[in-house]
Amino acid sequence: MEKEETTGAVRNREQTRQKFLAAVGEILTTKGFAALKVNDIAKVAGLDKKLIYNYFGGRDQLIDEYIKLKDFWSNVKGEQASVPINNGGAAFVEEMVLSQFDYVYRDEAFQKILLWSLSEERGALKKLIEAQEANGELLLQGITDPHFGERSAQFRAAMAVIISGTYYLDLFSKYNGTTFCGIDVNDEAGRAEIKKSLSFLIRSIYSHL
Amino acid sequence: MEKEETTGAVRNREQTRQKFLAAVGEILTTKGFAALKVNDIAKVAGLDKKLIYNYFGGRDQLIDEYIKLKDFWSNVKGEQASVPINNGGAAFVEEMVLSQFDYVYRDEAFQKILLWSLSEERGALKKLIEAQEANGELLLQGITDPHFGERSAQFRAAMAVIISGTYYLDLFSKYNGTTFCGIDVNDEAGRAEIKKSLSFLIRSIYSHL
DNA sequence: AAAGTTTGTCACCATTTGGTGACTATTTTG
DNA sequence: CAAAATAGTCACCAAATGGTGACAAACTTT
Repeated sequence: MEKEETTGAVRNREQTRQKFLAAVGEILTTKGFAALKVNDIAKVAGLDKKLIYNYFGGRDQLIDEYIKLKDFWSNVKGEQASVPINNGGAAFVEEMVLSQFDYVYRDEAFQKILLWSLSEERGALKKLIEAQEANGELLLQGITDPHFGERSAQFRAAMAVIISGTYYLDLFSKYNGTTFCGIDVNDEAGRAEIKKSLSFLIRSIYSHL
Repeated sequence: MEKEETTGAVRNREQTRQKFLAAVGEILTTKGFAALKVNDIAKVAGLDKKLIYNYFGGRDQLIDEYIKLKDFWSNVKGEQASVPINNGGAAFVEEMVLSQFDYVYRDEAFQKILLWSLSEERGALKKLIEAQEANGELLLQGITDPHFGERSAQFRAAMAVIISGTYYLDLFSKYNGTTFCGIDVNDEAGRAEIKKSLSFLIRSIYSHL
């Protein structure tokens, strides 16, 4: 009955589960969430689709487990603070936004998740976003709210616009667009221009809000 | 051979074409572009799918024709300038961005098109976006570039961030999220906060860039 | 090694989807 | 009105898709 956990056997439940989860990740990054069909997932995993039903209950549960498993924001949030947090976190916020802009530009999986979350309702995505919100609250409540006091909602709203903007521009750059307001989002010079503007906007908030 | 154009006949090519185009619009707004299947389009149009092939050549050409047909930006751009254009268009730009933020929030079709353009490559969407870019160039080259001179690229990049931000927040509000940076994007108070920030950011650009 | 349990394979089914050929009905033209 | 052209219907096909029951293979336990 009870099976050895760390067996290198050919037939291994846990290993098989991982293969399916990996297949979901691969398809998601290469083709997007719309391409997550049972048959294809099984094909990519090199296993029989029946096992998806045996082990996860179905396609949806498998996908939900994948989403829960991956800590999508872990790489993007840049909590490692290479800059001292003072002055209401001005330099820190600036650095975080700039690095997010480039990080999201490069990470296909993250883009697909962002896009997915804009495209359809799904419990697992909702939870993911809530978790990230909760995480952001730490920074906001701990550092920026005290600094901006009664204007903290103003600060938050401005940050919402700026961060959203970086997300959108990164997504925009992938398929049908490359220039936005005449700025080439896929060009190093254009991206540098955007980064300069991000810095300017954030500094403006800190100095003039 | 040649048929009367304005006939009220039961069997009418042009009328039937319009029904299909309307069906595409309805499905797009209610279910999104992924739900645009030939069978469903025909069902909604109340006609036989064979006619889609006869009249348009296929699903894709029908969809492309729909996209070309609708002037998606016509309502959003707000070119009607209810504010005098002076001071580099400061007041005009501010009003335009604020009204876009609300307009996109309400227009399901526009949201779906935006989302679609972020989701997959498609010639018709690319053209649509190019057309809108060309349109924006008029404002940029005619009014803001002269005002900002050598800093015009900076201005454009900042506007790209701000406009993108409004788009993203509007899309974000629909399915899995409602608060971004702690601001409720579906709440009047939250949206007011965002508008205040949009105004602040644009004014900052005009006064401090 | 036999029995029991878990893991995996395979053939099969139902539904959905995109697509078409052959036909009928209507309208237009001579 | 008859012939020709156009509009529309319908049955049908092939491929893709989601899902499952019956069985075989491997592993564990006794």
